Amino acid sequence: MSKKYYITTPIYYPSDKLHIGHSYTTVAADALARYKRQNGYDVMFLTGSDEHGQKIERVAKEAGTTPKAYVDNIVDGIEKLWKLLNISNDDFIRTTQERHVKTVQKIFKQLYEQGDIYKSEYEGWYCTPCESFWLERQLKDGKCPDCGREVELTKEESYFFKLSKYADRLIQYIEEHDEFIQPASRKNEMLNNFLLPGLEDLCVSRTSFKWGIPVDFDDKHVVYVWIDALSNYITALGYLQEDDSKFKEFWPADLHLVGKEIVRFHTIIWPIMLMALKLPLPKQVFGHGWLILEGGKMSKSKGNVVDPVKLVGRYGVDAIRYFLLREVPFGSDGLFSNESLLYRINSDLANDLGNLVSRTVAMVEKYQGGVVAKGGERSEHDAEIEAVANDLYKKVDMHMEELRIPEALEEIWVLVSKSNKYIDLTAPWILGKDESKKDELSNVLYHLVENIRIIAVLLAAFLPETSAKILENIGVADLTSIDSAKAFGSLEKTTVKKSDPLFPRIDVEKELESLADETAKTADPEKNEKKTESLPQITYDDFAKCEFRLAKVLECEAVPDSDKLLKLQIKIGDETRQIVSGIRTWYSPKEMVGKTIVVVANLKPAKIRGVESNGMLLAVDNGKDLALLAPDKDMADGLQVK
RNA sequence: CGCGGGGUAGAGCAGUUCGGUAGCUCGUCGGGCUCAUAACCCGGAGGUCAAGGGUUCAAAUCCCUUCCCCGCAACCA
Repeated sequence: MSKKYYITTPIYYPSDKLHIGHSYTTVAADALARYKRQNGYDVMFLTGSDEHGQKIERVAKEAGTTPKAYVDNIVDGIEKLWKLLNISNDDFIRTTQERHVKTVQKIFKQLYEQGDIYKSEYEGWYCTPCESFWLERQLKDGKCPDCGREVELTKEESYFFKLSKYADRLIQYIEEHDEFIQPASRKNEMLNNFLLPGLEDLCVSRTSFKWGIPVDFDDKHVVYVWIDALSNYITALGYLQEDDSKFKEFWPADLHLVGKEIVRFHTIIWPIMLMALKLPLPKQVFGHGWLILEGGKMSKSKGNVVDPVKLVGRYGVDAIRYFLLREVPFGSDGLFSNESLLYRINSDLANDLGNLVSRTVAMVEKYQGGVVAKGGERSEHDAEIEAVANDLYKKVDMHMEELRIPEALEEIWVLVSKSNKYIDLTAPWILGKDESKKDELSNVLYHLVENIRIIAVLLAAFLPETSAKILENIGVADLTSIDSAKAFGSLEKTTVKKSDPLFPRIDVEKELESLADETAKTADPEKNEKKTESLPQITYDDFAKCEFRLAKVLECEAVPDSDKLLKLQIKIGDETRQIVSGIRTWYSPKEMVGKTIVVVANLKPAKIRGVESNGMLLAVDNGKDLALLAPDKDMADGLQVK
């Protein structure tokens, strides 16, 4: 009986095209899945799409189509993207598929019948234009957090899930199973923030929109999207379906790989659902970090979303896979910038790995007619490099067991690096000139080719395409078992064959320029269209009602409990006053001090986040960045702008 | 005092559990080599370890205080 391994990614929400962050999660899961397969596991690797919910209903409407047609289109793009990225998923579940819908209905009904779901009233604040319910604490200044408009207190009949009933059991489980929530810091976060303060029962049905799975015994209601979405991990296996052999084989999951922002759902709601269903809990939920873009988190509103399709088109799948796998450290965030991507490709892939293969193959062809075989006269440098090669698998495996993918790659690169150094130490080009050193040369080249083979075999999980190409280059496309890579010396004899460079070097400067051009091209038209919507004409009198004045920033600090707000003390001539402005994303309190800015001085005072603001500063933003307005020569504060 | 993470060379990070010569990658400067994709190899420069105080023979590491940045707060991978 072979060992089994069930790994999942989150199912993605197809309200828009996927970006590089989704690719990161999926590529990481793919590397783990491939690695387990390579090591003899019977692997089930699941990904999919989470297609219900109000937001989809809304964007589909805006796009003038039905929700199903809308998601079909996006999901098609997702599946293409996974193909492009060489994702080896065994199944792709869509929450609109019958197998899922039917099973979720059964799950919901079962929980209802056993009393874990009950009907009650959901009291909340309703925002009519958004058609959304909000809880008291979700409101921003008593208004809708989405649109900022007034909300009204409403009651809605709803179903609730008794999270509270299982909370103690869950806390105990988490405390007894250290490995359940990884990395450990997230475990503390969950316990301290959510579990220990006490769980409220969860509202698990909605009547305010239709695009969801209907509660089959009460079809006014649709099932709450997280109940719907989380179930995918078992509905895809055939749970409560005719053929549940996969469920029997693979459940419980070995690993749910998720982004850190949804750890909560996977370590609180999901385990409690499973407890209620009397099913075993997944062995581990791993909350990985994010790819942080230069200038902050990636988001559509900032317009800094990175399109993986474009990147793959430009640099190839494995370059992108490598970057993603290598750049985000275990459990914390990684940085993405075009520059760091290009440097990584050049230094690790082109210079170190690609060039190692290239120079080795070239030498074998040049000095030995392309043939290399075991034996020959040992060199004084052999022992050291053989030791590195012999230990490599063990080290890689140790890191992979702990899901430390970047470290596993780093370990492989130690052998790449040592091999490059070995060439320098043994100087084959000198041996090549001396007929009497033939055996020595043959030994050196054998060591190189065998190292490269081990590297390629171990890279198969991470860079499948490159791994295959390298093995082809060194003529050992058949000697690829993981066992053969566990120790130096499996290779007996082979004939190499040079190919084009694996990773051509990139001219970073040129490339950055051309990337910048392209972003400008794609970003601009959209932005301009929106911004040029004009307001109705006004008279000079209208304009004269506004009092714009220059002001100097004396002091500045962040407003507590807010993300974006700064509190500024400004001087307008003789007067000092306080204003609040939402520019913290772009300007730190420190750098604001001393600046001259333009403010609307006669704006009616307002309280923002409870802090009084007597005026408004002028700034311009393009969706990505924001710039303050200021006079282009030195001018005294207090002067009127007209 | 909401919770959590963080501040170490120009950049990105490790080291903090358990105190003992401050390290890695990239960049930069110099040298070597010519098999190789201007690649590879060696060496150098570059640090008040956020700030202040304390404990100690000894603190990046332990304790206290302060400052700053980032994330989360129940539909963002």
